[in-house]
Amino acid sequence: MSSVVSLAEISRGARPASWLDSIIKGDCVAALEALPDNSVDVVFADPPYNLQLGGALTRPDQSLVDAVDDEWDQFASFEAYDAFTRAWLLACRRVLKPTGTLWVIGSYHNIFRVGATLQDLNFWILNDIIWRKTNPMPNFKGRRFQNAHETLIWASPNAKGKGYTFNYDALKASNDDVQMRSDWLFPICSGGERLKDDEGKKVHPTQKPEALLARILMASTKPGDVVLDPFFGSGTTGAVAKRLGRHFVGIEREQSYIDAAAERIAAVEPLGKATLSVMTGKKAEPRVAFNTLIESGMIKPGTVLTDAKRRYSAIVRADGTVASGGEAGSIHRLGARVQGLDACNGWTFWHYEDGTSLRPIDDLRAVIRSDMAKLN
Amino acid sequence: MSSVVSLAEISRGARPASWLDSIIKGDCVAALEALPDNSVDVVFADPPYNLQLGGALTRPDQSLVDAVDDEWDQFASFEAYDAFTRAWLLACRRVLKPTGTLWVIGSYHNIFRVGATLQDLNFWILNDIIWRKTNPMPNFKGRRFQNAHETLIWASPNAKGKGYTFNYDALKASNDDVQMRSDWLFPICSGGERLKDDEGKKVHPTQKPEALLARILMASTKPGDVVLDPFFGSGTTGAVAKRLGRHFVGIEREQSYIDAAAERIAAVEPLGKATLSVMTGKKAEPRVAFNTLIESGMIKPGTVLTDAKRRYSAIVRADGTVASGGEAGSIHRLGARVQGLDACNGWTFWHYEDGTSLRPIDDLRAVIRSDMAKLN
DNA sequence: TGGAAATCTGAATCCCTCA
DNA sequence: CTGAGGGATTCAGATTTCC
Repeated sequence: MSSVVSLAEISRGARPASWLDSIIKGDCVAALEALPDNSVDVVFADPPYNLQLGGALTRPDQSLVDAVDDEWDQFASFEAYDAFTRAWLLACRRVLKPTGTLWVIGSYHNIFRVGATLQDLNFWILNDIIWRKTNPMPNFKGRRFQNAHETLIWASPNAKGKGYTFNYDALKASNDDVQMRSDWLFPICSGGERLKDDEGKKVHPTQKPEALLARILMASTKPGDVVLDPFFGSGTTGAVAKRLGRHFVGIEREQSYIDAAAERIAAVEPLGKATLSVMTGKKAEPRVAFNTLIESGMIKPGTVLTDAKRRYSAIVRADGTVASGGEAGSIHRLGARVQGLDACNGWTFWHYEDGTSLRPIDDLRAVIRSDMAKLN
Repeated sequence: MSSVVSLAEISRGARPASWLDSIIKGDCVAALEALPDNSVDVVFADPPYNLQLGGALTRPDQSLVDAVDDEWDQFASFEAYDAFTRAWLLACRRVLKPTGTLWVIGSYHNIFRVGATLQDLNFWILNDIIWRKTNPMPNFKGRRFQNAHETLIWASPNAKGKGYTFNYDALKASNDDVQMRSDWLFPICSGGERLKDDEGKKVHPTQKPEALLARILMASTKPGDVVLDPFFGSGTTGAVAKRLGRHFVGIEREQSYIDAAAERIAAVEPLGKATLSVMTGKKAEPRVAFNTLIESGMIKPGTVLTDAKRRYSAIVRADGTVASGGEAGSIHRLGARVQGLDACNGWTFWHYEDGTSLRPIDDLRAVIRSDMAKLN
């Protein structure tokens, strides 16, 4: 499934097969230039936080350093790091679909700069997520708190941040039916999962655990989506994407990492289709108009609906609206109106008499939906 | 113990008694100008978060969320916020002893900008600390992860970050003899601790829990140290400092906050040494999600679960839900569904094949729990 | 009066489709 | 592009109300 291609083999607009599920060797920003606009659903980035980067150093803002000019070098390297961050973030945004999202992971050494740059570039932060490590390295000198977490930022590439994929219902169902929080607990990558070379030395210094990537991809992608990792490293993103039925694109400069990642990904067995389907909630169900209940004869015009406590009532009219005390409108509008609220879900608010009991009209919608499902 | 002084009463070099253990009314930067150089051991700052909220937010029951829309949280732009941040940080650094440290708390709305500014100004970050909330506000619309934490940055005012106070051994001893991690678990401030006015309305929209301040001061100050809070608000810093035998200086613009804080602090009884471990108590048994079993590799997607008598079966999906005969959901919902019941404990209902025997998945949860017990 | 049930609330950048 | 409208969406804990 995975292959390594050089930059020369890729030109903008090439058919997807040439770069999908492959590792592109080269510098991150340059390699991204070769990918088409709006071609990626999610970016996961684990950028370096080494501040000794190459490239031009821009002049620092004197107002910021003021009394402290013996730290020039360090300040200058922050500037360089920021320029580097801007460059790869902008390159990622071009290839990212407007409805896509971007993840970045970092530690306190770099994540504040990355987050501020994201905001400067008009990305819209959706969450910051804390990866709590079950087994972090201790602080040996006893001069600080044990650094037991890393921070991820999840952001939309545009200011409003609408329309992105978030598998809320599946996450909630997998989490004992309570919504997933912003603090996640995982072990660091070690043991059999950690890639080692022939001499038993670790292949990559900061290999991320597959469980972390799995939650990220399960949360923010659908099967068949394209996931880009501009700092591919040992290929955790690719391995998890392949296993979960997502496409990947990796960018990496170091040949040794590419070799290890390609071998690793080749050994991954994708999960079957049945295991990959994502649980969805009511939002994904087909829309049923209230009128359908009337047309199907389930509710007859003239029927009186009430709320669960019979405080309010309304009469069903032949045109699919309901009326109460001179007011008329949709089940939602009238439900809101009688309660003096801005909004109301008429399906769960209004009830009908079913022999002895009072039942929400939503039960009737469920019957319609179940009938519709049999037709497919 | 506490008193309110105006700016005019304070001149640089005044003897400590004039401003120690008092609340200075005024703008934070201007007020700081009046304090002597190198006079403060620790700064705790809870600056405006610049939330940038949109329209009104309602809960599913249509009730209105009481948003933080105060005038003091509004900034025209990120640039304006950054300039504000630089100004108060520089003012704090002047009054801070070189061996002192500074704490800032924030959320993803502002903390990245604050962190980057700290670095730009040559502060040295010692740790970032995560305050995990036991009872955060949910995400009502199901469009994001529940925002369940806030971030603190702990920094030294100079590049090397040497000589600061860190009560490592005391923290370790209070933490079951393991070193204190960078993720802390506390409830939000509510109940009797939350200051209310005569009408029962909260005095301040973002009052911080005393337990949080207690850990901060126990970690980074010694008895008799001076703690400065440039955004004093309802005076949590002052109350905790007084209780723990530290001096405080608060700066606050709003008279209503000053009045409430002064009254609050006056009522505080300084503690003897013994009582503090109460504040750092641990929480009960942690919740374990079914997803954790998948993410940890104990249960693989595609695994078939059955009930104890093998009458029902379900397949585990990669999203952490289980599916059976076209139905899918959490282990609890599907367990209820297949039995035709309203509710079901999926942990004890569903079983997996363990070699020759059938064992409840609850056994696996027990293993996870014993691993997690070390973490709180 | 006691226990159960209902209500209230917290630093929140909180919808999506179609005309 | 905007505007209208359907209709989906919450966790823990304290407090108040009800029976």
